[in-house]
Amino acid sequence: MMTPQVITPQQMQQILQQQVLSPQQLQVLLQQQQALMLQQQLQEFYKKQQEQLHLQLLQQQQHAGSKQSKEQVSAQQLAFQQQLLQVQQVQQQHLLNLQRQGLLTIQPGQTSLPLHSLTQGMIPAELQQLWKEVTNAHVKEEHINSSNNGHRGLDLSSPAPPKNPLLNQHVSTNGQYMSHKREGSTLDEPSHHSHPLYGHGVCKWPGCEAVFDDFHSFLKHLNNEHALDDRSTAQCRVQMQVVQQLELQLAKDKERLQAMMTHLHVKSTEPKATPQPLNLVSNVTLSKSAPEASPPLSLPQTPTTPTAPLTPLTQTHSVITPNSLHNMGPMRRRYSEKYNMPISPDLSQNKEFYMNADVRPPFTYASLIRQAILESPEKQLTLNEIYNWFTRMFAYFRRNAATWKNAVRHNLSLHKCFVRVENVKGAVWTVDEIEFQKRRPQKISGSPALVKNIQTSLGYGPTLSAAFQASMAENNIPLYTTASIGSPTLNSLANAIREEMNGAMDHGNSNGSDSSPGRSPLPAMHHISVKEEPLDPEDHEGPLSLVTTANHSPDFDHHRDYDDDQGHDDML
DNA sequence: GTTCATATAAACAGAG
DNA sequence: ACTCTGTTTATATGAA
Repeated sequence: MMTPQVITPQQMQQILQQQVLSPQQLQVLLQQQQALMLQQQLQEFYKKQQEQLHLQLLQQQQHAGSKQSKEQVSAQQLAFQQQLLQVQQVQQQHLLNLQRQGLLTIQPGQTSLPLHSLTQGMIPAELQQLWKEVTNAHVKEEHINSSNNGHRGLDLSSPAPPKNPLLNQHVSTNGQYMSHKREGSTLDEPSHHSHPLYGHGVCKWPGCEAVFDDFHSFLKHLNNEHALDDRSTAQCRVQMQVVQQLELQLAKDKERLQAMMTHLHVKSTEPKATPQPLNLVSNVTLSKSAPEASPPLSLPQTPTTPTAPLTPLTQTHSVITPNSLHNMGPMRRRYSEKYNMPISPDLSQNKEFYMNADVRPPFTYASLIRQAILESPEKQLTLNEIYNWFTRMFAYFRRNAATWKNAVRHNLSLHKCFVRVENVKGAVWTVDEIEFQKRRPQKISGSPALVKNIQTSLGYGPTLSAAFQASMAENNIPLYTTASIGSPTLNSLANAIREEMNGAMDHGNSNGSDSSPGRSPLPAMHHISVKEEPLDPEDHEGPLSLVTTANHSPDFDHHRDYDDDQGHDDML
């Protein structure tokens, strides 16, 4: 099969200027070129992506048999497919828009093309050849009624079947190739009643849209209305620009995708400097260690993206680069109580992440304190032990000690759910589960609006998003990767979707974790929280793990804890 | 606009 | 005198 060739803009110019082709030919050529380029680019693009994906897949599979990595791969695949789709959509839209625009804005007189210079040029052999190649490519083309060159053979070849469904879709939506076959045609030549500029009984000339009952009327119309004149030529030029624009756009998107892939690849192969938060309830990766997983606790649930609490769409920062924005004060952050969900699954799954990443956990102080206490063997901790738990479990709390410690004390005193008990060796704090449960009437469910917004902003349609969600759900893909994946858009989308999913399952799994063992088994109703805030003000993700990593041993010494914490209580 | 829950800051007091 | 612990008040913010 012949490979379609795309002629360069220069060639096109030449053709135009030399007037080597009839107007009809030009028109057809243009359309074909446009479609060809798109298709070629897409094919190429798709192929490349596929190859790279495959490569990545292989590499990752080698590295990790872990479920996590597989999920990552799936997520990446999805992301890339999204990207592909997006590119295609952009192309389509762009094309349409520009066509319209070009038609409307470009007046014959405005064109800079030296029309007058178009003399009846001779037909250079190469051009003829070129023309032949181009037309042969795929387009099933009708004999162009042009009398000039009896190129009847143009349409001989049948369109090369697009290998990629996506491409197919694209092409068909463009309406360039798939012109509906009119019933009337008895000839086996597909070319007979199809024309790149004719589809659905409508003239596809940019901005025309004239309707015809039969193909011949259309041809007549084409010859009359879209003959070679200033206007048509200008439109041709516009079309060329359209194509160029699309190329540009494609190049940009390619670049972006490339960057994404590069980024991901690097991360994926890296050891795991910064564990990413997982939060699908299903996979309990970190639960290995005994203690923390033990008591099914409930903390305010998080949206799932522990790392980067969802941010209001408008300012989605990937968790990683937040600081710059608000560097001022201490952490004036506050996660609203929406995180009223069992955090323990989340926490246990993302334990490592929180231990190493300087990210504020999306839980309230009260929830964290409760978690700390319930994790202890005796369900009671001294203030200092609570402090230690904070510093041990969260890199975030290795800074600004005065601030958060004050908050902890404040919370202990303020909430009735925390009960101080005098002990032989001093006072310890315990949790009154009943009280704790009492104080959480708030509930929030996923925010469809959020998702919607995101989709809109991304230009994804509902369908796509639905599909995306479906696949995510199906694959149980953790997209939160905020920390590692670069694309904010994807992240936000993913986050939103995840949130939504959480919302859906919300009550379903809500407790599981909460009925805390020791105390009062209350039916805990947790709620889903929705978004979170960016990071902290002063966080520089720089120093991820100061001390902690050292004691990552699965079994924590619950009492022993860290005394050294003071060490890191840094400045302030 | 009000209420509620939370975060943060800070003053204060008692104990060691 | 100092630090830790604990309580309380005030203010800000966000969500319901």
